[in-house]
Amino acid sequence: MSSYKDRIRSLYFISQPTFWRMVSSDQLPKNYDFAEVEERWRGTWRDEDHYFDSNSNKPQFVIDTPPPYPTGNFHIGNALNWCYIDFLARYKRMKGFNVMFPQGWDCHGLPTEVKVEELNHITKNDVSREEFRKMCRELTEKNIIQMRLTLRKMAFSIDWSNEYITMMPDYYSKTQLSFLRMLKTGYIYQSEHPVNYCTRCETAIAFAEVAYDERETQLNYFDFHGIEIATTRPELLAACVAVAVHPADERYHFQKGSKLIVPLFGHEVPVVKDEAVDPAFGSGAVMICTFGDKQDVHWWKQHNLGLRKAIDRQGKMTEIAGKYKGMNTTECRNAILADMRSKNILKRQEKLAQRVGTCWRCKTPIEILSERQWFVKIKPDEIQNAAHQITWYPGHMLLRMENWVDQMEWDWCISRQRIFATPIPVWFCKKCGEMVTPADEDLPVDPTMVMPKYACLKCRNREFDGEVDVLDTWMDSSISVLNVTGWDGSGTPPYFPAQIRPQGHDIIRTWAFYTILRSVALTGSKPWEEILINGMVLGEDGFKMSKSRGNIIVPEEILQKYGADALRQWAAMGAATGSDIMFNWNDVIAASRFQTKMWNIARFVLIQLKKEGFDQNAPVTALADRWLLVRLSDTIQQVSTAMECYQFDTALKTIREFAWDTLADNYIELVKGRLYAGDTSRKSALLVLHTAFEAICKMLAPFTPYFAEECYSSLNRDASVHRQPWVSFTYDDEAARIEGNMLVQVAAEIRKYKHDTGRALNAPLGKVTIYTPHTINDEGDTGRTINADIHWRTDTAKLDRVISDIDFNRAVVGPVFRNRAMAFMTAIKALPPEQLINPPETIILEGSEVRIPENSFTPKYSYIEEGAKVDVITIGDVIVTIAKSA
RNA sequence: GGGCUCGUGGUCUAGUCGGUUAUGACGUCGCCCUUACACGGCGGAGGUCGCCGGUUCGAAUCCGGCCGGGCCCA
Repeated sequence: MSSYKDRIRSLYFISQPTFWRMVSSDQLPKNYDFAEVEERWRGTWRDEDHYFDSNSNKPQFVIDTPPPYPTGNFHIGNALNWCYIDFLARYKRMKGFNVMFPQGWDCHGLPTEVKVEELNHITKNDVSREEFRKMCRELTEKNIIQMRLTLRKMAFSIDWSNEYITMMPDYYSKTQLSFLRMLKTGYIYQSEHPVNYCTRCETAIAFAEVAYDERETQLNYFDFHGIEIATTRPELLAACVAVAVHPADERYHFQKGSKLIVPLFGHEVPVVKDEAVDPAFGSGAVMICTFGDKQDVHWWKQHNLGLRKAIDRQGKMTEIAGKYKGMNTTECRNAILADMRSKNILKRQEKLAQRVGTCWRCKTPIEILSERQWFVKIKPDEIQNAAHQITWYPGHMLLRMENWVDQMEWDWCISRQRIFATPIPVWFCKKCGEMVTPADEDLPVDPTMVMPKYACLKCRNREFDGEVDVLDTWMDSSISVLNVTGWDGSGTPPYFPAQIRPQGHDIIRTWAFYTILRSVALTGSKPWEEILINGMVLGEDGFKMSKSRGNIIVPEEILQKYGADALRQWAAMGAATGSDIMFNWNDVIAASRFQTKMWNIARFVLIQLKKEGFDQNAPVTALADRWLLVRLSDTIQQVSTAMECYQFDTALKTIREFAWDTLADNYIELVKGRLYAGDTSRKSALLVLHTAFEAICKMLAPFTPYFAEECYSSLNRDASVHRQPWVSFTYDDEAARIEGNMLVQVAAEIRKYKHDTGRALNAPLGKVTIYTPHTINDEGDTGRTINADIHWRTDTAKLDRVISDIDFNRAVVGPVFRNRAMAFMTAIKALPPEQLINPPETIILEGSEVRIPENSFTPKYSYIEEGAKVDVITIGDVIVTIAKSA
């Protein structure tokens, strides 16, 4: 079933290569080969062009970029984030800023430790701390190398001279220095305090690392010395330190100082009254244990209760659990329930849906243990204050920060009982316990490997225990901004604060929060002037990408199929800045089609320019030419405005519309006849084509760096678009805007007329007369584009016209007449035709005389043909008559 | 339970400090290979802008309530 179309197409493709070689040696290739182009430019561009210049007197634009975790795979969420960063870095460079786009790597942490254990079939305790660290470092280095390749393919204009790696000595010595500074100023302290603890990872974790999981559990009712208690955690009975009831609960009449005996264990605990007890839950009496949950900690503090540690760091029952000692919590729970049953004190059990805090990494339910840990003081007012001095994009993301800060209850626990992390740089005197810290110039130190250079200041002893705890990785990454702005521990760094922080909304409560906290603590100032939040990337099915759903898309796959520029366009256009964005192959395909279209525009422009170069000073005379310059000027304004407030979707959309609709479909269609014909005004069109095309290249440069470079270099052989200033072209010609719009509309209406009357678009049309209010000089464009014999006239068409309807300008009528607007419109409609054409000054409305506001309505005409000899099209006040062919 | 956010043709999406005919893409249907492009051009069909109520001359847009999704937190 080979149709005519198919046959033509196959012929076309067979003949194409030969045809090509013959005529096109100095022309652009017919197809845009993204793979070839992207690889070629990648090999040509130099890293030095993106270096931050510390000697420059341009205004600085320092970007506090997110250091990714070096997993080895740069995922699509990273890609979105980095695209935003690169759009603004490239834009700001073109705008004349001295831009710093550093690349960091946030190396430390549990995932790498776990991976190393897995790969080497060991556990961290099988080798020395130093050996284990080395294995982690080597794996991380390998992963970084891998990820750098993807970053380069995506054409991110990274300043590689400002790369930082948090596990390297020059970085983590800064982390240690920042620790010592905050220790000195009292922001950091050591204390025994309840902390979230993962017994599988054997480390304390911060609230930000606690995830919540929906689980089903048993609510157990048992007899507690005569009163009924409901608990989900009977294994904590040994840790029971009080029983609490609501003060207004009629069921319980305890005197002040009443005590109860804990079943099975026999220790005595007080009864306390507290408003926070929910009388409707369970039996209305609740046991307080150290610690079942956050509420227990609350009560424990408030009522000054004793401490009973029943669970140790490995999640095993301790000494005070008596015969249950050494069991894990589940074994203990079962054993205690069995014992309760046999003693007949277990009354009943109910199923209960519960949200349980888990370790974000391994999903093990967290325990709250009281431990000696290191903490950073959280001062909510300071943080709120700094957060409010930062401009948030989009604005509502500030609320997330406010809410998070408002509900902070505990200080930030920064110590971890792990290995691959920044060591806490302190020692303790073996004799008197005094804490000793290293001198600044001795950093970095690993206190488990080296000893202080001095004797204990207090007791002159020379033997010390090095701190074995290490720092939370957020302690590393929360000074990223201090690092890139040149902090050396002494006051405010030279480039501080940074201009912008780009990051995802998922880490507002961690990275953004901790960074603000640390900047305020160490410099007294906000860390950045602006923060730009990007959304999460969802799978094509609208769900979060996950292995189990099988909806993961990796950037490498897109790069390979459609190239970096198409992926970057998807990132810009997929959604408004800050919104979550669904991955969509269609958008990537549409992006690559846009490149094809632009490529063909480039070929057209080049072919025309090659015929006879263009004259930079040619007078722009023809209406279509002036019109395009007006539209270009508008486009540049709109795109620039969008870029200034990081609305990348609006910016790229505006560029695409201008290139595709305005330039290709309207303008080129109008002027190609003039270009082919070689009219005198050909030079005018060439100059306009050149101007518009060059401007599009520049505007596309931040979004599609490879493609823009390829196009631009076809115009200017030895120049890079990435070293050009941003477009600043303006052109003001109101008459050209209005008349040009009319011209385009007339051409469109005539095309539609041909379509409706069953003609081919290039079919000749005979005599067409266009009646306009003003004289139009279109240099013959309209006639050629629609293939007709066009006559422009300014006199009145000899047609019978009748008013068919009235267009009201509601923006005028509404405010003037308010609730009488409807009555006004009815009254106008009732006027006789001659008064609609020449309206009176006033009209009678509900008995009173009112002025008719200017521009409040326009009559709509329809025309009666003169002896059926012409077809008539009306466009506003323009009338087009088309002679009917015999 | 609280906070934030979203709900627009089959799908995704723009517009959201009120104003005439609601944007674009993909898909779909029809016509057309015209010296840049069929990876194209032109045209069409397809929407009670989640539901209900209110404010207003006028509501996708503002207000209230409800329903449903997502994120964050208890």
